[in-house]
Amino acid sequence: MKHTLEKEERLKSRKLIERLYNDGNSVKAFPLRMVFLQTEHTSNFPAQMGVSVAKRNFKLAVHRNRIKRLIRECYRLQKEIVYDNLDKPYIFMISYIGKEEWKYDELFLKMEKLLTLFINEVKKIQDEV
RNA sequence: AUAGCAGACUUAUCUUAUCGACUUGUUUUGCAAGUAGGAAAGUCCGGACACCAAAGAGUACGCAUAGCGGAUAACAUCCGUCCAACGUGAGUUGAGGACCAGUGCAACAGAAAGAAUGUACAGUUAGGCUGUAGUGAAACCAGGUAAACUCUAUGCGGUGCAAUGCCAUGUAUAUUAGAGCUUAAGAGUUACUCGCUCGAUUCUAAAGGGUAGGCAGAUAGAUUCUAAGAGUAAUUUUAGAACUAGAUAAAUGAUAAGACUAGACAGAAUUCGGCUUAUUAGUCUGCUUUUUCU
Repeated sequence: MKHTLEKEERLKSRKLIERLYNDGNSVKAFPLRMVFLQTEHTSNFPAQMGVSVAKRNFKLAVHRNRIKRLIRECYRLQKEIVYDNLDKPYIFMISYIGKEEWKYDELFLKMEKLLTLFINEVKKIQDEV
């Protein structure tokens, strides 16, 4: 699998984002938090993702940009965890809830944990249904 | 040489490898090219541009600016110059229009700083008036103060690209236009005057509203550099040359290794000229003080 992250794979629609925050469930692996929702979206990929960093925790735009780039990079290199295990289309948003910047290696491991948690959660919900 | 003053300029880590993002071009899932700032920041001034008769006209109020002259699209910016204060000096700073329009205010001293008339002495006919002394920067037809009200001169409508225009999708009446009927007093804006706008119901016609879906606006411009001319200068005229970040839940990156003087402040969002603030490493020019030598 190619580790790309194109426009189609990113969450763009304001309407979908609004629905996501209203109806979505969430999983946590500090300093990351994911809100997800099973729904149709605008592309053929298994999932669309977005990234957010609160202005409250990082006042400077430079720091927010840096963290968003790190998160995107971690997701890009591990997205097969998600893509290989989903039957239905999902959208999700990954937020950074820490107050300080983490190193890349540590963040990479946390991302792996977060994505695994997400997959387990999805399977659990499907089993219940 | 030392201490200092003023001004100008450069830089804003680099190289290689792997994996990616956005735009454009090829053309096909590849390839090529380009891809943050000097402050992109604060949003403090001034414009361009767009829309809004609830936008206009006059008065009042309010706000801003304030020696003089000039530059500019414009400015609270910039240049020149006078004056004042500070500094040995180079220079720095300036809330530097007007108290013969009115009102107010004034430490200490002093009887009193203006609805006052004291004390002592002298002059004069008593009352009273006049003069002198004493305090103070200033003692009555006087002066100071406008970072006091005020006056003068000049300028000022509002909202900001989520402006605005077009297309698509699409549901139901909250929209618009015209006509008929009833009412003509009232309401709205900016304090007032003028102006302007506004009702309920019926019928007819049209396509609005919402969804922030797409395209345009939106990246070449009061641009930068060089030369010559004008000007003390800011700046300007002419000629030549150069320059494409353009995203929109928002690209311009991540990791590894190496190098050096060991990398600061910090991320475009319609756009331009300034100001202010943050900050890395350095270079150059002019000048001043003190000391030494010729």
